[in-house]
Amino acid sequence: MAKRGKINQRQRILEEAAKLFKSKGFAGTSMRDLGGEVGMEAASIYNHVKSKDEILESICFYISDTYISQLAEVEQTATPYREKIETLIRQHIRLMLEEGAAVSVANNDWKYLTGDKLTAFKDARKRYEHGFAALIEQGIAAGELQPVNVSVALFTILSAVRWVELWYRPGRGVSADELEQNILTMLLNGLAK
Amino acid sequence: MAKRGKINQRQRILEEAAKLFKSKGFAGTSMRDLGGEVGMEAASIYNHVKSKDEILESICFYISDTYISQLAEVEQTATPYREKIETLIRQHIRLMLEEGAAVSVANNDWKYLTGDKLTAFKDARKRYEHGFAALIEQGIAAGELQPVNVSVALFTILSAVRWVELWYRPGRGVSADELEQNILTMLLNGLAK
DNA sequence: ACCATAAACTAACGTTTGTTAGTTTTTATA
DNA sequence: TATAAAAACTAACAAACGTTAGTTTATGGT
Repeated sequence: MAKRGKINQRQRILEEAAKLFKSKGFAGTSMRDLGGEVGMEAASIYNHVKSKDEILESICFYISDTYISQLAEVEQTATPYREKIETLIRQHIRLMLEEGAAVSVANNDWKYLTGDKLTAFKDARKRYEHGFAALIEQGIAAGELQPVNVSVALFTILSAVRWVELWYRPGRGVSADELEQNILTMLLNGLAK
Repeated sequence: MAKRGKINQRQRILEEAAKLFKSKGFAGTSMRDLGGEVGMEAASIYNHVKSKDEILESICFYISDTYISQLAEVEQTATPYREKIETLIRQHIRLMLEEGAAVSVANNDWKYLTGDKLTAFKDARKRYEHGFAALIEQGIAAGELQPVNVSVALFTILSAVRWVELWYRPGRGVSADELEQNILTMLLNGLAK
């Protein structure tokens, strides 16, 4: 019984799929494309994976699970709200740098999920957004944050960090730490002097 | 000769295509889907449009042309840099509200462009980004803006406004003016107190 | 060495894809 | 009302799609 090879190959398939989905989209990527990247025939992929849809599901829920558990952790920590939000922003940026392709898929290709999975993913996202929004709201109520519209603040933050993955290339001018620091400055202190 | 109907139908096709591309992606939308939405057979669409690719091109370049000319206008106006940037942000938000589907396509599906068109689109985008970045840089040099990393500032702004289109629904809590004002507050003054 | 299983292969399936050809209907004008 | 162009239609195409079936090769434990 050689089971160890199987999970490694499955992992490799998921990783290559994430890269392809990111650059060509889920619908624009064929199983033959994926096979070519992994180094096997399209049909052989089915030894490791149930379907093309299952690949997408694995990628999307891996990311949403990560976000949800990061949020839960921050919620339980006893720190000022401003610090909680700073931590969440940092975690977003880091996940983006570490799992860029998967995050991109979860952000852009989740719409190709179907049935229960689509519902579950949307629910997870809503749960995350509500939790994050609650922290901002409490931060404003506590006087730690500006009394800006909560939804606008939430989505400005989520949007601003989300695109790191699209344009940031490490080693080219800005280091990861500088990136974090600059984004935090922008979001927390603003561009104006 | 009935020429008036033709351009109207073409416009309708482009608009419905933008909506479909936004929700299902370019590769995930078939000409039969589009025909269904417009109210004709897929084959009939070709009386108004050269190909599926041409539809995508029309949408993408309509948006990029708009951005480019808005930037040119702002560059020529004699106002403080902070105000120029504020204007550009406002224009982004407004275009997003007026042409949400098309903007979404230009943001997400441009990667399905091919050959010259792909090159031209990327060039236009780069030109816009460079122009915007230059304004930020000059604003910092003039002491009107915080000395933040220019790329980070630029992409934080572009990202933050870009997603308005994904989550903002007019008439639901936040008005368009409030939206503009809140985003400007976030980006220029920051969330922290 | 043998055997069971995992994991690759080839070949093919039914469907859907973008697009073309040829034909009929609609429409505006003279 | 006759006519010509515009714009719809039906039918079909070759290619590409996700997936299945059946077969062969590789691998690890006894």
